[in-house]
Amino acid sequence: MSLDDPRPTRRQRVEEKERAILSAARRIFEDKGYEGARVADVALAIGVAEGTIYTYFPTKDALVRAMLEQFWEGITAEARAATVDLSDTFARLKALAESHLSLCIRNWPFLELTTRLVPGRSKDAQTRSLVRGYVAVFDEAFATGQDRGDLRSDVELWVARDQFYGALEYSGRTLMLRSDPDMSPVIDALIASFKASYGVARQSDRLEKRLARLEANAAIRVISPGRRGR
Amino acid sequence: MSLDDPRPTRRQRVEEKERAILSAARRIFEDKGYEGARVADVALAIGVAEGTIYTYFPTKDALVRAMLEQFWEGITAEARAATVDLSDTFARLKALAESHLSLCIRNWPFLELTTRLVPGRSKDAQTRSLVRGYVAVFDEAFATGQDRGDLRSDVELWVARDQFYGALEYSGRTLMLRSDPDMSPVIDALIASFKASYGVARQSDRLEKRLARLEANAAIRVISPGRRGR
DNA sequence: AAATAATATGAGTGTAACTCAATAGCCATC
DNA sequence: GATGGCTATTGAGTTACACTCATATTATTT
Repeated sequence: MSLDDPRPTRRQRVEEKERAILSAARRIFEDKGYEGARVADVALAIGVAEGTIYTYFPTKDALVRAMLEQFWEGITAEARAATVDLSDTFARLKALAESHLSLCIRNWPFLELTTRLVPGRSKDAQTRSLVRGYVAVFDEAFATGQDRGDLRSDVELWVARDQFYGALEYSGRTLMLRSDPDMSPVIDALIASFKASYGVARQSDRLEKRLARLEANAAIRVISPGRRGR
Repeated sequence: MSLDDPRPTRRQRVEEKERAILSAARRIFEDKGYEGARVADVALAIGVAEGTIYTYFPTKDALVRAMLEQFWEGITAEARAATVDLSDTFARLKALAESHLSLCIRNWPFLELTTRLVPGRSKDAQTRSLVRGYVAVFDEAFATGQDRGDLRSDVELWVARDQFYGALEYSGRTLMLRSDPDMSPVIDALIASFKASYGVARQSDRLEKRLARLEANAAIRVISPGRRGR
């Protein structure tokens, strides 16, 4: 068989059908949710028998998992693109927060499917792996910020990460229920928090030192301070 | 029928059975999760027929909802108890954070059931009502802090609330996967964030005042400031 | 005790995930 | 181009559960 044979190979045909299944599943699960979507719907949508789906994915769960893997990969690329050409640490974090919050609002059904796929403590690790690549974008931005000296080094990465994504996801859920989903108060509050508690070289620290020096100096000159204030 | 009739009234018997069902459901759903728990299990556990359950609760969902209502009521009382005898705003928020994080770790299955009960955008409002009383404890603490002047008044309550519970829930999930669930880094980071970005009478303000006093002082005594250091 | 009302029962129904024996399509070899 | 083996597809059948309902049981009133 020549390399530029126009006929698809068996492997290619299989992959083509797998893509078709996943693409149909994506539409249907987004629309109807896990319970509402039936495997038979997916089969019908691409004109194959229900059994065919099961030759590609052993269970409904596996189908959803594969679909979500694709989803998170795409989203990861989006998050990377949002941060890649920004050099300032807090600008990157802000861009990432905006990207994530808008993702939450636009793609809520997929986030819900992701958590629904985790029925218990045991499977948690599996689902984490779904989003591992995605949260790595934050991890990189944060770690880079620490290396540059923009962020405190004594902060545990996972604490900051959970604060970041936890706040955004909750806020996303709230915003979705509103008629005017204005993201800015959320973003501003989060970035301000991060600046204030994780940023280094804080103004207040520098002021504190200068002040302590001055006060020590003043103590020499002032004989009897008495009651200063009231 | 006399008031102290030892025989339970019909109403009492019904309520007693309802409690029995809910209590069995609680054990079983905590243990096996929504999918894993069967309505027949609950019936078996208290020795009634499956149909009996359905005379008390129209659907499996309604049963879980009733169970979760009880759960959140109890938890709300716990959260209130944790904060009631604390007067300092940040001490209250800290106690609440500790209470909530330990709740997440101890009762994860119930939190999961709570979110699982929300299959789509439409039902979100319903689930919010489940936890409305619970989050009101935070709202009260925060609003009181604002009234007292401990917290900035220009902060939107819901933004702070989502930041608070979002961070804690995400961290709870992370901590649960660890062998050493040490809550303190999470709590400390969160409270530090809140102090830094929502607290008023911020350190920089106080520093500003001390500086102004010193400068006023220095201006009187120092004839020729010239080069002070070196 | 009989009549009436409230509860409880469990066999039966519907639905949707999943199975598997039978079938159809593809490709290499003769 | 016929044959045989291999892979992919099919859809009727199985299973598991949530839920229903006609009937039975128990409690209350007359």
